[in-house]
Amino acid sequence: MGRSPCCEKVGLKKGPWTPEEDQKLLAYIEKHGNGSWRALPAKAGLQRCGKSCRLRWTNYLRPDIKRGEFSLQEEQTIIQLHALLGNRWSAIATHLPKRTDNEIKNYWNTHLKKRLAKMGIDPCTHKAKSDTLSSGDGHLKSVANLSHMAQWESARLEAEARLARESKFRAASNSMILQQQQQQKGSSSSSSSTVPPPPAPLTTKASGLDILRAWPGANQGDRIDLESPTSTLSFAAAGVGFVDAGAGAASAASHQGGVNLEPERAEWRSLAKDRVDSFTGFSMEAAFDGEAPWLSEPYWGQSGAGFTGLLLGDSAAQKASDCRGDSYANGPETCAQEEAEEEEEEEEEEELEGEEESKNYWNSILNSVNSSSSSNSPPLFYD
DNA sequence: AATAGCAGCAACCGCCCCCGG
DNA sequence: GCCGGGGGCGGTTGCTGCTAT
Repeated sequence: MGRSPCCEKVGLKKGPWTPEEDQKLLAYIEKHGNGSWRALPAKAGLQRCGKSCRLRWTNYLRPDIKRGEFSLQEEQTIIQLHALLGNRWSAIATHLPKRTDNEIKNYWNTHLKKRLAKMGIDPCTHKAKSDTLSSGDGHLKSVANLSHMAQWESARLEAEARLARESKFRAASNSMILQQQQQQKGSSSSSSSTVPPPPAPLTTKASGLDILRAWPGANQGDRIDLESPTSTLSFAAAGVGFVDAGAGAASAASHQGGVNLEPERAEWRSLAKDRVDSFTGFSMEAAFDGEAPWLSEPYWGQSGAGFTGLLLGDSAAQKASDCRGDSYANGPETCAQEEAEEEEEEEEEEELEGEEESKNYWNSILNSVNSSSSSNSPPLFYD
């Protein structure tokens, strides 16, 4: 026998919710809060299954839900997190404030998945479809390493998502306390400022998710060990990463005023050479010794490059890939002719480009997760 | 104008995990 | 340690509105 249904199905209404039902549910939750979903419908006077009520609330009625078009940033985040996490929509949703897992899932299935497929990228593996046909070589080995990293990162993200939820809870508690303090102040003073009180003074310890930037045991000054059971990661509080491609390069340029990072990279490199992650088996040495060249200089500063960049409609890049240079201005026919002439050459290049794009893609994923975790998501670690 | 096909999205279903007894 | 209930999650369905023929 299977599980008993979550509620008596007989006599319960199904299908779209009416405004009246929404009103009832909202009114009840406003008054009593949510939770105890099984008992809620009866108490709220609804002929609905508790599960249905919960779904309606979490996916539609909740006041902190952002509806409507997804921004480019959100799209990018979804694609990149999906590459790391797969169809774990709730985990992805924790990195997209105000979006529900259901909405993200729908958006993926109806828009992003198709767009990826159109571009010849397997939406499951996030690899160019031709990649799956390639035989074992150095590149494949590198991809395998990255997949390993992705798995590890995935596990860690999950843990961090949990922390994020806890942090949210704490933040809520803190702001409630602040509000109370504010009210007390307000009652004792005549101040009628409309400016809301600042958020609770939570200190962000570290916000990066850079698996590459962080390596245990590296004596880098202000390092913070996360002491996570699933992670021995530590972060450079100063924010200088050794392979923080894109974001790191950008921040290095903008925040450090072009400071030469080479000594630190060298230090990292020498440290990494000695290390093989006992947990994942991922070899840093392999990553550095020419097997993962995208970790080296030419690939730095290419955040958003690769498939994701193309996917998100970088029109300049699109034009360039559709038809290069002057021929674009000369009209589609000339363009097509020249394209045909270049076809052979392009085919040869394609393989190499595919490899580079793949590398850039994964680099971009890791970077985006880093940046999104610091900009779009709630802070992950508090004091 | 009618209708078939398609896309988007809200909602349902069933499995799984967590937690308390 | 086991069991059952509650809730969460991901996959799927089906309704609705839009577009093409």
